[in-house]
Amino acid sequence: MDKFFEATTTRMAGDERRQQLCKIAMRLFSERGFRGTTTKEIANAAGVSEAVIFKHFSNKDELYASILDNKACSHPINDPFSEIADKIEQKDDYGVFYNMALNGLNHHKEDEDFLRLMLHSALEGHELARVFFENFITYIYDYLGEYIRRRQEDGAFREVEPRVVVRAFIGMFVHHSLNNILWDKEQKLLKISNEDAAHEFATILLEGIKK
Amino acid sequence: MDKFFEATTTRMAGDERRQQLCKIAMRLFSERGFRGTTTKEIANAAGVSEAVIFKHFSNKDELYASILDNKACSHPINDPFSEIADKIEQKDDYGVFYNMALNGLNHHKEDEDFLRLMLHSALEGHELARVFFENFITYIYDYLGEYIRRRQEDGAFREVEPRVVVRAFIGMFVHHSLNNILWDKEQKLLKISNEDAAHEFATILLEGIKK
DNA sequence: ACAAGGTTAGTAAGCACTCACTTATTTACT
DNA sequence: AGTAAATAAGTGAGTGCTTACTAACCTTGT
Repeated sequence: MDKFFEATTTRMAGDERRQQLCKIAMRLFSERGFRGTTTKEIANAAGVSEAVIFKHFSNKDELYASILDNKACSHPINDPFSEIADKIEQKDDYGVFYNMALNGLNHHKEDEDFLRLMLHSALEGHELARVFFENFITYIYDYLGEYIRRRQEDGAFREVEPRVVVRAFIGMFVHHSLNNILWDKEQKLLKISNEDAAHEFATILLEGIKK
Repeated sequence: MDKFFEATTTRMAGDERRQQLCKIAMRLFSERGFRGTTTKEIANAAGVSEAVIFKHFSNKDELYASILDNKACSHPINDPFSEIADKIEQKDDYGVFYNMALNGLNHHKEDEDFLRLMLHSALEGHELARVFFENFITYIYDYLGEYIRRRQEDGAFREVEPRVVVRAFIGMFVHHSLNNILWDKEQKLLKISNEDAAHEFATILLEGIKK
């Protein structure tokens, strides 16, 4: 399939090639890590010579860093709450937690490479993971934590530190995704649809914190 | 601190050196991954020349593999249920789940390197993670899943697929550990003792599945 | 004395990266 | 429209450095 490009179009527009290299690099980095992936492998997968990489990126680090930029354009890292704004407004607790889990699970499934890359990045202590964490995770804790606090005020939930609840809930579905991606790809331990998983996780959590 | 060995004891017994190299290799592999760690770095950290490594291990892969063997001897990967056998017998649900979470969290904290190594290994698709998964994780799902099923029969828990409950619960505390180790080392998002975390997680889960 | 523990000085292969060069596509001019 | 100059895309053959790993030799405790 990579040969397709090679055979039919020997030449590609600059931006197109740049994006292709980013995408391929993300996949390979996510599989073998930054240091475990060679520039030659990336070039081969793209069906070009190694030198092309260095025409587009001044070095391997820059290629790594530009994955996030490329990512931010092609699949914007969405605000996960914009999709459930109405549920939040209506204080539909089940709707909020169910959809949050389902969106997360679906997103992880579609974007397995990105999730793996973030893990590699976090383990290697690369900036990529730090940026993602500060822009995204912090926001989720603030926002969902605040929702839980308000519902406690309403008397709907019992008194627990909201952030512990957020941690517990995110833990359920993130860990479920990690299991499916890392350790149990064939889902021998537990085979369940994202919808069913989201339902069970949301139910356990809500029963667990209701007054 | 590594210089200590170098300065005071120029020579070490074979087994001692072997174990030292395993320990250092585990730490470095856990920080930078297998391919990201050089044999020279390991040798330097141990205060010996690189050649010593190859006196003890025929190659880098064998050093990697022998970490698990070494691990199994020094800190046996305990049966996590032997410590809570009495709680299980007495059907002390809170005791079972609280202690399970607490043991897990404490273990992760003590053995951060090992956890990181398992993640690296899983991401790189190395056998190390597969062996660990099949020996340990499968057992936990079987055992804890069976406990939940029995308590459902007793009428103590509502009817949910037991393995989903195991997934949700393990998710809470494993994800909490991963947060503390990978993304939020300074615990800016959530600072909580292992005891308090175990208590909250166990409570949320039990309230979430009780009849 | 001598074996176990350690070293020094390599080797071949692999790495990120460069350079001089060729080939394809636009652009500009008649 | 036809063509030549300018520019953009891609290549092959390197560079110097690092890597895992080896072989021949030294050193120390008993």
